[in-house]
This record gives sequence, C-alpha cells and structure tokens, in this order.
Amino acid sequence: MRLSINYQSTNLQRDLTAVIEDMGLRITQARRQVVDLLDRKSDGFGAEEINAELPGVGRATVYRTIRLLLEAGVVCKLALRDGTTKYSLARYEHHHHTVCVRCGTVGEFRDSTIERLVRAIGGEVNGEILGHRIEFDILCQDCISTSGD
Amino acid sequence: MRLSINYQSTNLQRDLTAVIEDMGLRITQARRQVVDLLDRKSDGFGAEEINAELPGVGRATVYRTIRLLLEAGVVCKLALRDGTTKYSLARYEHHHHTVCVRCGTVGEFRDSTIERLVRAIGGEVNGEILGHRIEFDILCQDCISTSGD
DNA sequence: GCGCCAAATGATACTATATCTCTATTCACG
DNA sequence: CGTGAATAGAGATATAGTATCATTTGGCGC
Repeated sequence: MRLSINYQSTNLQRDLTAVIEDMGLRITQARRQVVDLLDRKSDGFGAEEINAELPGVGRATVYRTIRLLLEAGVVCKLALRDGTTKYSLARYEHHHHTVCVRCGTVGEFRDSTIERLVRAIGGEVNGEILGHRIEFDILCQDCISTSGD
Repeated sequence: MRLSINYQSTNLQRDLTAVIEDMGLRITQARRQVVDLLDRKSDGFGAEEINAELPGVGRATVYRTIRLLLEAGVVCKLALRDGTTKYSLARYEHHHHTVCVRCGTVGEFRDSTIERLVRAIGGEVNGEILGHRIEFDILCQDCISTSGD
C-alpha cells in the first residue's frame, strides 16, 4: 500500500475541526487526534487502521468520529471489490474514486463531463436522481511500473 | 420495500441453474432452492433475508451460493449508502444500479452513453481502468407517488 | 436402478466491521 | 474555576461473511 495518485496538499482538510464545530459539536482531544491523523491520510484509510494508530483513543470514538465526518460529507465510505471498506477524505464536493485493485490505494478525481452526463441521464431513470457514486477499479501507475520488477 | 422499477420477466434468470452447471458444479437441492428464490427477487435482496426465507437451507450454503453467482457475474453486490449490503440479479452484462433511498428498492439500468464516457475518461485517470461501478441514489416513482398520501 | 465418492451441506465457531450501553471524564460556558 | 451536558472509553452486542469438519448427497459408471 503506497501513496500515489491524486495526492496534493489541500485546504479542505485543514478545516476538519471547523466542520465539527459547525455541527455544533465539541473539539475534544480524541476528535482532534483522529482528525489530525486523517489529515495525513491522502490515499484512503480503514477504520481499524486509524484505531491501531491511535492507541490513546477508544475504538468507539474512532468510529464515531469517522461517522460524524461521513455525515458532514467530508469523508466518503467506499466498499471495495474485495468486500473490505475504506474511507477517504473528500477534497472536492463532486468527485469520484479510483481504487487500485492491486495495492488498494484510493484516489479521488473529478470530471465535469460526468456531472453533465448524470443530469442528462435523469430522464431515463424511473424516479428522481438524488445522488450518484462512481468508482473505477484501476491498476495505478505505481503498480503498473512495479509489475515488471 | 416494494417491487417497482425495471421489473420485467427475464430469460437470464431462468438459467441460473445452467450457470451453475456451466461452472462444473452440481445442481443440489439447496442450490436450487436459493436460485429459485432469487429468481423471484426482482428488486435486490440481502443475504440474511434469503437465509431467513429458506429455513431448510443452511446459512453457509446461502452465502456460498450467492458468492458463486457473484463470481459467475450473474449477481452484483451493492454497498448501499446506509452501509448495508444488497445483492441484485444482473440482467444485462453492462449495467448500473439505482437504489431508492426511501424504500431500498434496487433497480438496474443500462445506458450506452455511460460506457462511451467511461472509455473517454480513461485518459484522465492516472492508471489503467479495469472496471467501474455507478450507483444512483434515487427516489423511485412509487415513493414519489405515495409521499403525498 | 445402484453403489461409490468427490462435492456439497449444515451446524457452529470464528473473523471483521461497526454500533450500543453505561459509567467516568472533560470541554466550554458562565 | 465549577457545573452539567456532551463526550470518551471499555467492553458487550450486532451484523456480514468465512472457515472447519463431520455428515449427506448428486450424478457418473456400471
């Protein structure tokens, strides 16, 4: 598992504590620790992984904080093809994910064509479209590069 | 939970036992029971739901059979927004899902524009696209109709 | 039809992910 | 600072799914 696609230092991540405050919730030691760690995870993360890396924070709190951010929309939950779950910080409001089938790295990308298309498709669906999720299973550059080693 | 979008009697479903045979596996009583039940589920189903409706078949067998059909590509696994999992019979080879956020009904639909778009997007992704999944969160016609009641 | 045996089943244990419960702690406001 | 509502943490529980293994069974050869 390695860092790879779409990494960039962001500004959205800086404000995770602000997100919590905006929900009318407290900035506690535990939440700050979780948020600070997530801030450094650019390629997706598992809940248990976060838990393991923060022995000072209880499991329930880790999950609670992730759920919180999930509800706030700044974290996405991804169901990987192998049945495991990963989370990913949302840098863009409208974005989609790439998951490397080899190393598991999660990337985020945005394409306005998709958004336009989704709106266009609205008429074909028998109901009202409220949202959509697109995931690409990919083989990332790093894995392509190292597959010949 | 009610039947709604995209229901149609199919022919693909008829052949679930054939799918199993084609994998070189036996048609057993248990598998036939599972397959017969899935055949009647047009709007997605949960594994435990199938298990509950087939007291005569063991849990492990239910899961094994679903996994089997999953590997054969005739069943899709869907991660719903609420974190639960649903499965759905695949009528078309290339298709996508709609999930009603109110009643949970899963629908299937196909749009060749999407396939073309996905290919077009290939260049923007930093890696090789192997597959994709698109899910639309919708409010289905039935739920729209009954929401005024 | 019938016996054989690999394949499959089912009961149950186990793993992983996530939530709930409940008491103790702590943040933030006055 | 002191107070109390919000939050934390420990561990039980829930849920989804897999592994184990003794027992049963489908379907092929006869």
